Amino acid sequence: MATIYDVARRAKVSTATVSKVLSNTPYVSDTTKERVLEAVQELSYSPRLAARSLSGNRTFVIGLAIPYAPDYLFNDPFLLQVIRGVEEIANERDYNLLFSTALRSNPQSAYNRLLQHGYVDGVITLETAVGSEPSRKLEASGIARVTIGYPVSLDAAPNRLANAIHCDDYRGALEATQHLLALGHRHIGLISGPANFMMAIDERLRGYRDGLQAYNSPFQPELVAYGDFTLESGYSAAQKLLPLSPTAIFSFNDRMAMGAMRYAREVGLSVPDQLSLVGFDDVDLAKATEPGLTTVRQPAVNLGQIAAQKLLSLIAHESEAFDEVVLPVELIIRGSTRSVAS
Amino acid sequence: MATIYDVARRAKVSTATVSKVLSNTPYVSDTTKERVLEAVQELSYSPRLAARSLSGNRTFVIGLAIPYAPDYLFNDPFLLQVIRGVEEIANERDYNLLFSTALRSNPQSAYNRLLQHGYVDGVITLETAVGSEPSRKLEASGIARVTIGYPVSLDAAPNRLANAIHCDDYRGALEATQHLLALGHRHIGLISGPANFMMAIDERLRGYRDGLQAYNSPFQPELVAYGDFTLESGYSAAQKLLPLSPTAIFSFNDRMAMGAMRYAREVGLSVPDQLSLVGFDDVDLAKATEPGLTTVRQPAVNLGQIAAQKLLSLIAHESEAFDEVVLPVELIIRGSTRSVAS
DNA sequence: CTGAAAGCGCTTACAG
DNA sequence: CTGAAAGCGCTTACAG
Repeated sequence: MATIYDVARRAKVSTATVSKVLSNTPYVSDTTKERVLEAVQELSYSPRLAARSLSGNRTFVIGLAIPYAPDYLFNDPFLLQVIRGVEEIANERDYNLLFSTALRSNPQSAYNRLLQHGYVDGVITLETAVGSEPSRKLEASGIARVTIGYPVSLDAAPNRLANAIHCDDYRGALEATQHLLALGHRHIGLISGPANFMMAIDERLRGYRDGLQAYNSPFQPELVAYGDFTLESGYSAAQKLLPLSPTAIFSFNDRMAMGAMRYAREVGLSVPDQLSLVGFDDVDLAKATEPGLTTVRQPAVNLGQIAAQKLLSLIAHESEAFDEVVLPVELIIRGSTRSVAS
Repeated sequence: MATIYDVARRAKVSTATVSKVLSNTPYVSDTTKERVLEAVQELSYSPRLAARSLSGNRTFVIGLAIPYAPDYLFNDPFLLQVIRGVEEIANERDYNLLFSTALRSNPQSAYNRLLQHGYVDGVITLETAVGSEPSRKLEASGIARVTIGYPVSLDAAPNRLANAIHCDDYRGALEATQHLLALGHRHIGLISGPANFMMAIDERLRGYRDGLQAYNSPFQPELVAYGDFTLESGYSAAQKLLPLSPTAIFSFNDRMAMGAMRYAREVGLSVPDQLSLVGFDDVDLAKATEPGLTTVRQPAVNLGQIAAQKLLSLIAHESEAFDEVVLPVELIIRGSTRSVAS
């Protein structure tokens, strides 16, 4: 593989000049520029990024730190669409994505491995469990960072800007709940995500409660079941909830809603005639079930795209740090909800 | 961030010694080793990979070159499970994955971008379209490489070993076809992938034809429709095939089979009573449809794992280049197939 | 067993 | 506008 020396020799200039031409520095005469570019062509030269990186320049790599184990990640359609958005932007801008998932036993390992490399221009992180502080090291490293999730207050740096991007979980849950209430439902079961896991879950819970309150409908803790976002956990949650005879169930993601739908069907409950069902995310399959799933659409791809765009402009110093960006959600009404049987 | 000089100073040794300790070279006295390790701890030092890379050592990064655009990739459950397998192994061995997808207009871009970096210990590629030679540059670079797919004969290096890993597509298609034939079906529609796209498709076609032949059932070209592996294309293919009154359809992946199932249902054909359906892959959802989908299971995760393992041992010079590894497939019989209505 | 020195391939002040 | 030289942080013969 050709090096910058080969190019310099061929173009009869110094390596410094080659470097300048390649980085588009002004003040290089057109004729030498031309000669250099020609040599670059002929040798099909491209600079080794490791060398660039070492001498303090960009690496054209952004890290993606994912505090989940691969088997979890690759079965979560929502997260995958977020990552797709990131990859789309990276791809367009000729950046590569350095992927770092976590060991099952240690969510933080995703961050640590990435940092060790010291080889990325910036990092996109997914928010980790409430209360943990994965980014302390990251913060200390001073590397550009954007989080997909909610701002976390860091003891170490209470005033720093979080660069956080997330959807309007509160409003999504509020609207979903009010949709059911407007249909006359008063016994609304809830399938939540793990307690104390992520801010998004807390926000959705808040939306659910505020929705009930707006209709003067009491919050009933026994109507809340906790899943882990898998279809199976939605199935189990439905097993717990249905004996309490809710007329509707609101689930914090679509997969769990589908699990609940399956269980309902197995015990002979018709959706939506005897049970209304609302999900969250609007994954691809939500419109493929029978009936289609009413759900709160999150702009997943867009979330990833915006995170990547923000990160790239932070890296390029084209924009300033920010605290948070909130993306709107949208209630998508399909066949799985209907007014309560009278 | 601490450098090797900081560590050397603190441990009162040379940087050479630090380097040796860190790379586990023998012939370092236990006491200095201990002192160095201590300093490493105290400074929480980790070597910058860019520097390592430059001085000719490992980068602990493997490249994953995917000749598809992100929107395609992230909607293909089979490919995602393959990648999951790769990531699992990488993760375990403390390797990172450098992701490179293609621009829509140019599948090769995935390879080129990766190569430019010159920053990976090895590359895993997905087989590209039959006839194209994406790996010429890669081959020239001499970098370790494993392909998920079939060996492609390279004009440039006709005798090189391909390091290719794939499933036994021929046998899978053969068994699927014979399963239908054994159930009495004689009009078996086929939903293929794009023609001249990948060896796997050719092999499955061969399996289908040989299956028919074994039952003295003629191959009828008009019963073959071509899709692009999306559910929608399976739906369209069924639109074309059903007017020809096949009693069964064999689809080259599960998503297209599900599309066909949807169309069949829309036109009032019951599966499996009036139409038997067989897929390929056994994605997660194949068991979730109603009825469950009979399909040819490919060990997707395993495919990725083995590719990663092979690559890592090639990198470590623990094993030799190979031509191909073929993984067995398994016919999974569920509710979507039944003997032909008499 | 340990260390001085060269080298990996770039970029960036700095001088001209 | 151009180039000589130092430096980025490591590793690896080589000498001791």
